[in-house]
Amino acid sequence: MTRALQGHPAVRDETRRKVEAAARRLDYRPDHIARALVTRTSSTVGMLIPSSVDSFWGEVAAGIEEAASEANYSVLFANSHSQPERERRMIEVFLAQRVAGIIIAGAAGESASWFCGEEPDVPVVIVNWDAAFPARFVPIVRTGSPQRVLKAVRAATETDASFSQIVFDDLGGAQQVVRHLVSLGHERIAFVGAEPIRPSLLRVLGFRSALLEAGLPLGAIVSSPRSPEGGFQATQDLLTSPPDDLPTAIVAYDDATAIGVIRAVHAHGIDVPGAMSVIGFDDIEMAAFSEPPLTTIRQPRREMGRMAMASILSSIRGESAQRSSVLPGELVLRRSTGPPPGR
Amino acid sequence: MTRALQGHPAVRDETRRKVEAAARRLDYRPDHIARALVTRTSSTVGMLIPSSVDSFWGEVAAGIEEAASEANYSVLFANSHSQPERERRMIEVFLAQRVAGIIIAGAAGESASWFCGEEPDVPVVIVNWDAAFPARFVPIVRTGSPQRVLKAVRAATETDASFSQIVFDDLGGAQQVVRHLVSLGHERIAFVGAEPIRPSLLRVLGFRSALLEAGLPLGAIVSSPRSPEGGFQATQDLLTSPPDDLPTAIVAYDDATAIGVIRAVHAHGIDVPGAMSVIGFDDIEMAAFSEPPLTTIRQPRREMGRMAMASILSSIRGESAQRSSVLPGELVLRRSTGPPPGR
DNA sequence: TCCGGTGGTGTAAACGCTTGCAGGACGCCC
DNA sequence: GGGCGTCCTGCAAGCGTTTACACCACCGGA
Repeated sequence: MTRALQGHPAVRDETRRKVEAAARRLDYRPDHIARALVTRTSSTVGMLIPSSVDSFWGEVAAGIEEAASEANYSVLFANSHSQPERERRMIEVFLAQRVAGIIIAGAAGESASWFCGEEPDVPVVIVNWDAAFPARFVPIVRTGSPQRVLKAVRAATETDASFSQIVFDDLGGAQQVVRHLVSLGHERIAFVGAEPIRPSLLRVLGFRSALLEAGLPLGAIVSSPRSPEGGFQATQDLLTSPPDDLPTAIVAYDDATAIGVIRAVHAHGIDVPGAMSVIGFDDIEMAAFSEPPLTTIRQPRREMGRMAMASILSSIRGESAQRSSVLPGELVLRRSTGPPPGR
Repeated sequence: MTRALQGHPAVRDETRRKVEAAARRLDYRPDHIARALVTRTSSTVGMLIPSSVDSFWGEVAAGIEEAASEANYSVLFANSHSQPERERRMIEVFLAQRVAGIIIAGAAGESASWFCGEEPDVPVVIVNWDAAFPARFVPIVRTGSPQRVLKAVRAATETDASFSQIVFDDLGGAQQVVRHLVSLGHERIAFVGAEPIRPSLLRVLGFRSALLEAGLPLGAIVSSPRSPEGGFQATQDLLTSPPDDLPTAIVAYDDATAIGVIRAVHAHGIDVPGAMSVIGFDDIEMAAFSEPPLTTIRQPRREMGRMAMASILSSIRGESAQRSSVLPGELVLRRSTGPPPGR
């Protein structure tokens, strides 16, 4: 009987119709739970994001949910708050729920095996690996040979065969940003918001390499938490340099930091972008509404979510999907960048 | 054997320990699916929000997830995009997943029976009912007797016995807002962003009643979509009034609209708050970062999420929970409001 | 006429758990 | 020492599906 409802080929039309009529009459709803029990896999995926309050992750989540919904999958959701222990715990819960796959966004765990012990029995995909590094990494990234640093960062977030990664091209994004500033004529460029997490290290690295490529000296690299307050404080410090050493442009780790940077620059009576260009990263919602609106690099957030879900689905179907995608950003020109003063 | 792991009272400690050891050795993970099949209820709730990209709903979701996680519940998540049909479809999916309860945030459906046919077999709670009304409601709200309007709005989103509601006190919030402006000395106050949805109608009503209470004439009430663009356009129109009729303060439907309002006011060369006060609603993240930072009414978003989950849990436990909570907002004073010019 | 094949339908086992019940071990009282 | 109550443990049914397989009717070819 139940065959009739699933569109099994070997069921006469007449029978199917009768069954369907009866089903409707009793308003029968097939039980996903029972089905999952016998098929030993559910049509549910687990989604872990750092914080649903953050519209960045909210949009990644929206991409995941869209793609899942189109494929008739449901998504279980939890916030990790970027805490590796919480990540592990929620993954445990997902596994007990017999999810068909797990998407870890903004992964804070240190390595593949961190998440699921040895070999996870479901496909796992990571969207933007934000793993923390020991703080001693920051100075190394500032001074070490780029090749060595890159190798270290990559190695530390290496994915084993059972994992996929959908990550943003932090390194390339930072290069785009610097090239944009260089093309405007800037020669003294600082970086604000270095932190010992993977994307920050890669952005610093991209910053350095693009400067090198342009034949410009390495500007200041200031560490700070990634928040408006962090950017504000760090920039206050930066602006105490003697006037001749002051940069004419500041690359912020992300848009939130950039907003703090602009506030601090304004607080010193310096015009943006007249006397100081500021550029962000991510293109969060607020970027378009800051004063002045922020030039930034847009991450294809929704697309990243969709790709993550697509990767899960193809793993489920047994196609061994592309292990790792690095998505390029897009420079969004707004009004926080311009030529340096005196050009 | 399985009793040992659940902490059944009638199990000797020694036995329990042996069982636990064995469980650990085989890394046994109890299967939620099988358990759900036999107990006929899962430890999963369905959560429907309009959009996870919106940090407002993101925070409601965070509150729900927190409370769920503390109670060892998982949450299935979907975006409704404020489309009633999608709401209904996702609820259907949740029901097939045998969720223990459903939380509908920003409900767009028209009535209780919209969601689940007659009698849902699981507890349902609504967080902020944003149901749309026929457009003809807007003029009625502007001119009808307040009591009659209020009754109509309430009746239209009445909850039947099987539903709970956790809603923000839109009416009271609007009154607070107006009282604040009146206390600053404003006498000509306009409202921008009226729309035929429940919270907007209630805010307009609160606006009117507080004006009445203060013995002030009813200011302009301008309709517009709730977005910066909507607020911008509507305010452009508003500012074409003859100078004597211009308001000295504008109450926006929400913060997003308020940001557009400020932009338009600035575009007319009018200072905020020097020559025009602007006040928003909701206290979204951007409110603190607008220029000038926005005075607004904060909704206790996270708390609303937690309460929704708590309501589900108490329904599950059979305690017939409080049917409906109306949560008050909190006035957040920032720098977009001040005394009217000439005071 | 009989037999093999085919297309449709009924049946039962299994998925991993919960739970009620039978029953074993043991100590205590009479 | 036997009966009985008290603890604890083992057993088996059943939750609502899927799926493999048995089976039946029917048709066409030998």
